[in-house]
Amino acid sequence: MPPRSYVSPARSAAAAETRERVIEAASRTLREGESIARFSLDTVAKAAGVTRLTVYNQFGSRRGLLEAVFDEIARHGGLHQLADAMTTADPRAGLDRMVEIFCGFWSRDSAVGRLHDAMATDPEFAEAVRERNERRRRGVAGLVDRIAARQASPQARKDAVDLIFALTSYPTFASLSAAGRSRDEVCRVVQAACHAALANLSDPSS
Amino acid sequence: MPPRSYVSPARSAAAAETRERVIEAASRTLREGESIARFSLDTVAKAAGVTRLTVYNQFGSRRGLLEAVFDEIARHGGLHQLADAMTTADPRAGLDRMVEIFCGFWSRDSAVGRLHDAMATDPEFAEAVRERNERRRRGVAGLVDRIAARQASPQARKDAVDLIFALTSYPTFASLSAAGRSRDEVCRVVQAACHAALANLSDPSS
DNA sequence: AGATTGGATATACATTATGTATATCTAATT
DNA sequence: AATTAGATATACATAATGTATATCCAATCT
Repeated sequence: MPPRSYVSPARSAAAAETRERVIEAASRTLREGESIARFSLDTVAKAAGVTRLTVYNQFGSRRGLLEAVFDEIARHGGLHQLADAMTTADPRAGLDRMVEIFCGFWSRDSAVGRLHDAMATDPEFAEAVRERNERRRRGVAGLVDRIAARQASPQARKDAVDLIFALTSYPTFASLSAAGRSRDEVCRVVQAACHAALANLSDPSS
Repeated sequence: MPPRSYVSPARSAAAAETRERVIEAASRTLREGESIARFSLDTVAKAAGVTRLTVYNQFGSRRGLLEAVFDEIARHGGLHQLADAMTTADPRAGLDRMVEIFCGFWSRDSAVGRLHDAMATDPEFAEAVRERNERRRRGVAGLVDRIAARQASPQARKDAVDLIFALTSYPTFASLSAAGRSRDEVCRVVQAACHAALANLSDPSS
């Protein structure tokens, strides 16, 4: 007797809905909690009105849930605008725009900060986030290449790319924010630092 | 019958020695472990050849142990050279020296990276580390003030201080290191970025 | 020398998390 | 009406932090 499996529109729709509800509850818990330490699947399940086992059914593990939350935030975080920034005629303007987009991304949902905290305790989750960040690095590299053309050594270009990558990272954003700046003020400071990094590119005086 | 308490040189010396041994075992465990997730008091106690309860006797809690390890690393990390850097005649040279000192500090013992990871799960430990970092911020502020004198607005100076503070932080060092740089190469990149931040100070063109 | 004390140990227990296993329930499909 | 997917209920294994209590031993005090 072969198992007669089937796909059910209603079932999978309902499952997708509970999935959404769990993700929503998880990001809310991350947002409202003081620390990632308090983030337990028990709390999330209760907040979502489901059982802890349902969370495991949907996401497999704590890590799976965190990745799903990260992807959900990324989906609604305005990162789709990056394509525009990358193809801007003036690559310097494109970089400014990129900084703006990422400042918006890091500040939009405070759960991203907690997700970065989760990287500390879960190496595989950290790796997953790092892979997603590589997109940013490639974006920076593309713009720097367009800006620098061949008027700078490969090493100088790599320095600029890695420095700008660090400047547009979440830790830098968090550090500048903690010093009492609004999103726009942080954006301005980071943009200026990126300009300086590009200036050093053509004039590596020191 | 009043309790006749006493102080014992031999006893406290032995206690101090076990304390040292536990701290050593803890930093070794942090250094060798892949992630802070694996760092348990059980492991440390075994590595030190004592009982887990002894760790609690000496440090009170996991957090207490982590703070003790951090302070121990700071003591042997070369930060005492900061006083020299601060009082260097040329404040720009002093800042270069400061960057050098911190690159040395962040790279000397890989346990510091794990300790920064621990900040994510223990808010009070994070606060303790942040307080210790404030010394770095004050150092930067002092040097920037000497460099800028009154040729720049307070806001521009604050921007420079906060940016240099972020540039000399552990996350920035780790990011640039992960891109495949030696300690000295990271140092060079960070120094150049700091120079640029100072240049923006007197010429806030963008 | 004998009583006492500080530090380490032994053992036990409470609590909280993650993750797995098994059986059951219910509503959607065949 | 039988079956199936997704959710639940219950139970269990494991590991970690932290607390409580009693004991042991060597260093001190009288």
